[in-house]
Amino acid sequence: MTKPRSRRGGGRPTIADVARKAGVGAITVSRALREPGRVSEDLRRQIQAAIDELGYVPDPNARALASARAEVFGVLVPSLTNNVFAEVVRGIYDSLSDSLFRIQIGNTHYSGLEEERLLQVFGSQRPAALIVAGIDQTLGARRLLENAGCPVVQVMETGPDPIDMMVGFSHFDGGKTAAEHLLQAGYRKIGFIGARMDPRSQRRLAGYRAAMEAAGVFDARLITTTPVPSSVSLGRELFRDALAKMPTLDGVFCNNDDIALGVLFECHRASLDVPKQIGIVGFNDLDMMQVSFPSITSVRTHRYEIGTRAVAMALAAIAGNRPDRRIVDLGFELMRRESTQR
Amino acid sequence: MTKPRSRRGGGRPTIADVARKAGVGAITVSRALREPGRVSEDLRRQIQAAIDELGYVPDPNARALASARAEVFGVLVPSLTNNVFAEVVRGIYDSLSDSLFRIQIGNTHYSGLEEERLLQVFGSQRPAALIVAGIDQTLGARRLLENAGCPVVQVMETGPDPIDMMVGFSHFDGGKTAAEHLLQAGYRKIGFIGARMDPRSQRRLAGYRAAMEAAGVFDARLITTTPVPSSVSLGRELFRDALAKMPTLDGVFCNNDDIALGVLFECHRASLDVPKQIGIVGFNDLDMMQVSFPSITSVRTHRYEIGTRAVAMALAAIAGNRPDRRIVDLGFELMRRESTQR
DNA sequence: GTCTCATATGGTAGCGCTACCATTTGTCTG
DNA sequence: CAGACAAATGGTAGCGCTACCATATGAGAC
Repeated sequence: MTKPRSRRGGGRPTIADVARKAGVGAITVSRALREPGRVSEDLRRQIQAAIDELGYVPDPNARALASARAEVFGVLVPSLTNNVFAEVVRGIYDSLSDSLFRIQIGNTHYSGLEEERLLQVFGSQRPAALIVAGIDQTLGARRLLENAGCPVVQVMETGPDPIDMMVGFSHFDGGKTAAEHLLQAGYRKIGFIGARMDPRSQRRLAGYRAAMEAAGVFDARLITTTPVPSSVSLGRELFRDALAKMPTLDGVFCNNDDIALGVLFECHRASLDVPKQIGIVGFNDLDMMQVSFPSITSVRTHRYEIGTRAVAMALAAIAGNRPDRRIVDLGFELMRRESTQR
Repeated sequence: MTKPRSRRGGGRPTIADVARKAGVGAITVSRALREPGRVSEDLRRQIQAAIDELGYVPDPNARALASARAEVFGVLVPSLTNNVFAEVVRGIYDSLSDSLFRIQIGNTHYSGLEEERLLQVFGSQRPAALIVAGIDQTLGARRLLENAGCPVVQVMETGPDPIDMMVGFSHFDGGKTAAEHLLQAGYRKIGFIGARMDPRSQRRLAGYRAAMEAAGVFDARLITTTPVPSSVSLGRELFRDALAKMPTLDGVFCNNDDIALGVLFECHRASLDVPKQIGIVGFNDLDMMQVSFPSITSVRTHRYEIGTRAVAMALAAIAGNRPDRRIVDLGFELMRRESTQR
């Protein structure tokens, strides 16, 4: 003789069931769950017993509706398969796994319009915080973020004008450092090879250019780029193009490590000695860079940490104590390896 | 003189505002949004105009609460950075990007307990569908999935006893095919190198073993595995271990492509000729396999398609027409390349 | 012309939870 | 010992939406 359940809910226990069983008011159960400090030890125990017995799990939808705030972190990244963003997202997940917060990821496909659309969708949920990749939001996206009514963290890059908070590093400096390293190692005809060429890649290119110009060796024909998404095989092709255009090339700074690996393989295939004939520098320092033969010099970035720091800053802001440093520059590290050891 | 807004909601327009402006009942607006066919052309236009003017966006939380069903796909994968799962997830996102459904990803970290916990959390939202990686759920997880009250798709693998629906392929057959290929190519002392050794890797190993035993060349010392997470550098180390244990090794079937790449690099470093002295086969066929020097034979799997098919099946089930084939085997394809061309 | 019946629309009553505002009790002050 | 005040608990009224049922309207059957 089970008591008839209301037509909807599907028979799961509600906060009222718990309250009845524990002999308290519903609001006290709610408080025991959210602010245990404000409920006496005794009641807390009783309530917990009732919860365990009934197998009660709070309904996040009802909670969000009543409190006008969902326990959701919205995360917007341009790609799900690019290891770089996957690492950031992993950092976010790991930092949030013990908390009540859920995570909702949006894939912008490197499109500002898509980012705006997703922001609209995410905003309708009243998320607890938003984490977005990059600093080149469209005006519309920027406005949506400013009016989101929750902490916002821009990640991957630092820049002069944060919407709210920022965690990242300077891609310009990264590119500059890479090019300077090649110059110091004695390379002169140093090419830039870049795929996708999203804003961050553009700034790496700008850094490369600044270093090359400072050394008086810049030449526009050294640059080979494409908007096509990056891949190892594309790296190989672009390097062949670059060589065809400029046969005296003696080094390359690659947009990222996939491209660098493609270049390395093509060097093997064409019997070009690395690092003697060609120096190679990658970007991001994926695990494989240190294992390849020869190992590849790369600019190490702190992707996982970007994710964890972004969450830490957002959580602090939610808790009411906004960090005094709104922009966190995590820097990068040039990993010198065999591929530039002439 | 704006009319005072209720203390909560934050001033965003609600369905009631739209209804008032359009001069219809709230329920008609609701219907116009969800079942446009049931509302006359005229009203639909009026309502759309009101929506546009007010900038109304439905509140998914309220919707979920009222309908006891959230427009959310729950997705559980063991890793976010492993390219294999990232591809599946990308397929899921792309298939769902035009729909109203949101996606919530959970990272189980290859732990059954964590999977159960996440299932509990996800279930509390009453998701529209659940997609989970693998077929080795714990008993508790299985029960949760059976009682989720929504379509469930197990992905990555096929097996005899689906909870609901399944999309994947046979890892046993994949491993067997790889080993048979090496045998046919003339290799005899064929090692198995595996990292992480999750259930799918175990089954690839079993397939390898079956092929080796059938050929009468199986030897337990040919197997080198570790529970440590996979990486290119780990591939290199494991290969050195394998060689130390069995110096006459003339081929390796690797758990996955990262390991295979590590093996290749170690061969370069140790001046072992691939494919003459060592044959290499990978698994998954990442882009880089076809570009490496020499290019690496690998078992191509259809990861992106697994994601899209899983969504298609779930959507069909939600719409009421469950596919008659509950188990979809997408197979795999052996990509023969230079690394096994003796 | 009456009687069905499908179509189009609306009203009411929640969904499960929490914000807001009591109310009660106990503790401390002077 | 009265008065003030903090701590602990509860009642009520929604949050924004949709399920359910009712009603109105017009088309078609005979």
